[in-house]
Amino acid sequence: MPKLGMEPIRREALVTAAIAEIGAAGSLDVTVSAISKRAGMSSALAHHYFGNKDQIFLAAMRHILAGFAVEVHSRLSLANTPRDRLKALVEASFARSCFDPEVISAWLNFYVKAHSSPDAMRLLRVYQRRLRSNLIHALRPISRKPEELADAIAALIDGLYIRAALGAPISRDPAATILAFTAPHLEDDQ
Amino acid sequence: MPKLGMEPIRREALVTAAIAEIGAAGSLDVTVSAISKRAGMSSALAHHYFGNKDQIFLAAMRHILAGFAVEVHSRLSLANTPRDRLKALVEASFARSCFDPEVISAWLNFYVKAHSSPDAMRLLRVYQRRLRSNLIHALRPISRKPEELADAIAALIDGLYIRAALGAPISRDPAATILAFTAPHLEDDQ
Amino acid sequence: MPKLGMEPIRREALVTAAIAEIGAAGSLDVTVSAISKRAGMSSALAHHYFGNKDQIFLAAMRHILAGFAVEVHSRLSLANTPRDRLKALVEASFARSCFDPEVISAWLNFYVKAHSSPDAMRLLRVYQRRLRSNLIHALRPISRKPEELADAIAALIDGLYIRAALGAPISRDPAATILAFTAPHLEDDQ
Amino acid sequence: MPKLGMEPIRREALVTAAIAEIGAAGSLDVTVSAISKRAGMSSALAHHYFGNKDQIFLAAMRHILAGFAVEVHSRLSLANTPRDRLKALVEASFARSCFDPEVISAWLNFYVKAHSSPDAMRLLRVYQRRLRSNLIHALRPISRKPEELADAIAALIDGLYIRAALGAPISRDPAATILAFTAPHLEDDQ
DNA sequence: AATGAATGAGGATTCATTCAT
DNA sequence: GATGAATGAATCCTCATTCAT
Repeated sequence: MPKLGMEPIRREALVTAAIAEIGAAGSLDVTVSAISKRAGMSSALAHHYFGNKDQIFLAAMRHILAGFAVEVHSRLSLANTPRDRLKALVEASFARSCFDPEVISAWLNFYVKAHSSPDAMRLLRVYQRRLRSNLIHALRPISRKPEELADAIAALIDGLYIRAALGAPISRDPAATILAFTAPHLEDDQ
Repeated sequence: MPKLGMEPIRREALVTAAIAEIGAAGSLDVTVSAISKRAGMSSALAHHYFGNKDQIFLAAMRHILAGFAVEVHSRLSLANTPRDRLKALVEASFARSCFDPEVISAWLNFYVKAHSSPDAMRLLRVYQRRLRSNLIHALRPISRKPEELADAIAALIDGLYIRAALGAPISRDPAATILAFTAPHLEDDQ
Repeated sequence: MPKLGMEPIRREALVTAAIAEIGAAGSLDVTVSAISKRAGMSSALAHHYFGNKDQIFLAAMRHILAGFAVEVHSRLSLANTPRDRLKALVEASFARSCFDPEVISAWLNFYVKAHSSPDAMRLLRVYQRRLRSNLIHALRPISRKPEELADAIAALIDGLYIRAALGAPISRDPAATILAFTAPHLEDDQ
Repeated sequence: MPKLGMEPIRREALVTAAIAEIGAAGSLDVTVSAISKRAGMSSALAHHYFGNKDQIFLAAMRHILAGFAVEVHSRLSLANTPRDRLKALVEASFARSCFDPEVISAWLNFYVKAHSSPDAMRLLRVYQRRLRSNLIHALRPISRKPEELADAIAALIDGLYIRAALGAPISRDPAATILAFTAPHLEDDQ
């Protein structure tokens, strides 16, 4: 067995396991033991590396946020027009990786967790601010009220997310819904 | 004094207390004892009336749903045109009673709870179906794709709800946002 | 099984059990479970009544202090001269009840506990102040430096206590030792 | 650099750290990790050198006892009369080094620890016997009951120690208190 | 109808200790 | 010699739930 540099490996394993466990339970009512077991270690080790349960959750949330950021930037880097940028942002929000039931469940739960945990809230705000500023940046050339439109789109994203998470029957692809719904509010860019 | 007819009073008190407690905690991590104490009775009595904790939560959810239904129907009964009906539905979703921080927080939590509780899910579906059919009914005369539009509007409602629950700074009245956003998708009714 | 007024009975049982357990272990490293088991109840009930482990310890300390106060006052009430009062105080400190190995062990441990627990310290100060003022009151008519003498006697009491607790071979009755040792410092009272 | 001869250095560091840690905590509830960290090494190494936690404590106790022995003998070697020897013994007990709050706290804790640990008890007995025989030796020429007087003085030392450890307000120098208190019991030596 | 009494089960967290390198 | 890695065992505490009265 290896002896050095285990920390990042263990942390990664725990974060992954935490997300999986949350996904499986559908809630944050998950024990450190269950997470640790799934990650192949004792719960004592989990505490050794993360200090406490909340830190595991926060790390998991950061992990998901980072995954989302990757989706966003990889798509954004290919977009040249404001419309493309908007499309990139919306589609990133419904990318496979974000739409993975496991992730969507964790995401949803963190959302609520933010309501009672300042740390979680802080992370959530980061996501919200980033999405908002990305949206506004994309919308500015093609909308007269980019802020308001951005807020509506962000709300639409969140709303469709939840519906997906809760398995509501969806008439069509969420991204398409958003884009179609947004279209009339856009002007021509030049 | 006769103790007859205490049951509905006790149940009501517990349901109200549960919502308050959830609102205060910002999560469903609320003890039956705390709820009972707030409702002015022993936890044993709470169990006597509800059987178990989940049933208290479900009753609370039903209570909120019922409150919402009242908002909807009282407004709907005053609406004569499709546009008015749409407005009524949207505004009901952000009525004072639904927008009460306490209620909005409980609502959000129940939402997520549905992900792990079939009973909660069942209740949620009722709400979703009812809202959807109300929206479609209102939209049919003024939209060519009433289903899709209804889904978008419902998602917008949920999304704005969440943002409100999480205390996101809101640029303007959510109902107005939705209506403005929806307007371009409506045709003239005749 | 009875159903009402259990609280004082349970508390008493727990306090007694705690003292016994501490006595048996010779230290405060005693589990709530062990105490509860000895007291014939679940640890959950112990927590229900005391809130936490420290409160059990404090209650036990209070119990011992109260027992000591009884020893003191019963003897004091029979004493008529300053010398008798002094004798009463010293003998109370080495009364059977205080000298019970179980009690002496608990006492000793609380002593040390006071060093790290403000609450325990507070209790200890009460005992110290009370003993000191009793001694000074008794000594004033028969000593020119009652405070200093009181402090010395108090120290002697504590020191002999510890030696007894630690099973040091004792040449004679501690109370007699103290009185003999103190005698030359006393003047005649009139 | 050769790592030879590290053992005594490490042990010394651990013992010192243990005393400091116990002093800071005011109790023996100190973790091996904390001690090791303070001593600048891993807890694994601490175990390597000492086997287990108790051995660290015992070594610390031995260290303190040795320090005390040094105080005693350095003073004793300068004393020529019985009275001087007595003074030397008493003053050694309240020497700077023994009166250091850190040491006094550790000392007190070890004292009580002896009640539940045979090994600690053994060490304590050594100290007690040594002190007793030293006192008796000093007192024999100037007291008719050297044993009894020695016991009283030893008890006084312990008692004043405890009071100091517990931060009781001390009216005057403990050594002076003891000597003044003892004086009337001494005869002239010839 | 109502409650104090009571508990079993579980969960987070800590820590001394061991081991492979 | 030295340490990061790892864990089993314990402990405090919480809480939903049951029961006798």
